[in-house]
Amino acid sequence: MVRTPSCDKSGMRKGTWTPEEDMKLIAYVTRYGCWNWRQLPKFAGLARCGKSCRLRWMNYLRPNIKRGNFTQQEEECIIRMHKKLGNRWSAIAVELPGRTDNEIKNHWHTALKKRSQQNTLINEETKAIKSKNKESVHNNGVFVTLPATSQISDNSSLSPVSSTCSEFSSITSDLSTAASCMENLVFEDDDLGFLDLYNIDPMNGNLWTELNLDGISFNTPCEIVSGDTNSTFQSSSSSNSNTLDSPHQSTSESIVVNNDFGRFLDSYEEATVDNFWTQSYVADMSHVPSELFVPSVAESEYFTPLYDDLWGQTHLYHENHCLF
DNA sequence: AACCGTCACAACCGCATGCGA
DNA sequence: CTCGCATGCGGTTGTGACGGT
Repeated sequence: MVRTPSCDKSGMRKGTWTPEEDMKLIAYVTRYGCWNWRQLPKFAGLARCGKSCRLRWMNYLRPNIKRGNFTQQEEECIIRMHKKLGNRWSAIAVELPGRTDNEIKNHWHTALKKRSQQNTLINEETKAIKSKNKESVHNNGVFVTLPATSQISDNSSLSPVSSTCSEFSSITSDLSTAASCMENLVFEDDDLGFLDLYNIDPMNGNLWTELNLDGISFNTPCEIVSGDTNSTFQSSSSSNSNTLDSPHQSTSESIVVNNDFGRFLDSYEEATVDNFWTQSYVADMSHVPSELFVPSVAESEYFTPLYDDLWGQTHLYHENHCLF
């Protein structure tokens, strides 16, 4: 199911991500943010290209990613949106919080494409049958009004396709019903939703167990102080017994986050094995200009909340570098 | 047991787009 | 306006799992 790791000419790893690589990426991004994807792997200690890191984070490791089977409602939404938008997977993904465009795209090609085609065929047949019935009824001098959502209940003699597609009846009967149904759907989009993935699940395993967090080089912690709607997180070298210096330790790294972001990291903390978040991952940041790091409180005026992203949280940008 | 075809999906690749210099 | 860089997007590929023969 996954690719065998390999190396290309430049020494960059390709293929399947290992748990250790995942751990490094998670640890780095959750602490330092994605300030520059191209430079990130170098400082995170990853022998990957930035593009690969970004893809891995966006499609797999990012919080709030919803894993597992698509629900019928999600599938109906995808079909409906694809009919409306075409192959604009990222636009479709907006309608399905927690699902990535890649995941939707894959699911479309493996499962929904056929259904949609069959669905189209059924609709065409239904229309043809309706018009045929109307014509027939009209010829006999009797008028029957078919409800808008009427289905052909017994079409076994009409089409080998439709006769085997009872599972799509909710789709074929009335797409607008499905549409309104989706509009009323309430997706869990709070910042703790991703814990469904990360928490221990005997059936699906535990990411944090799989990540093999043992043996990580740790450094000073990234301490999070949560407020009501503001969270301050800062390097707290003085509050910990660790003696190694953080790359950011020399400056007071604290920023005020104008959202609930702290809760997100709290959630990670709850989900980790011992000492993961109380002992931060050491990445080589010696070549990163200090202005790209999480700034001090004094620098916080440089930050401008730009937009709310899929997490429903305001991210902070320092110049054009996304810190979170 | 071995082979083969199909499926699912993570990951790669190339192009498009946005933005700053 | 042009160029270069970073990122986003969609198409495609590669690989393991799995079921059938």
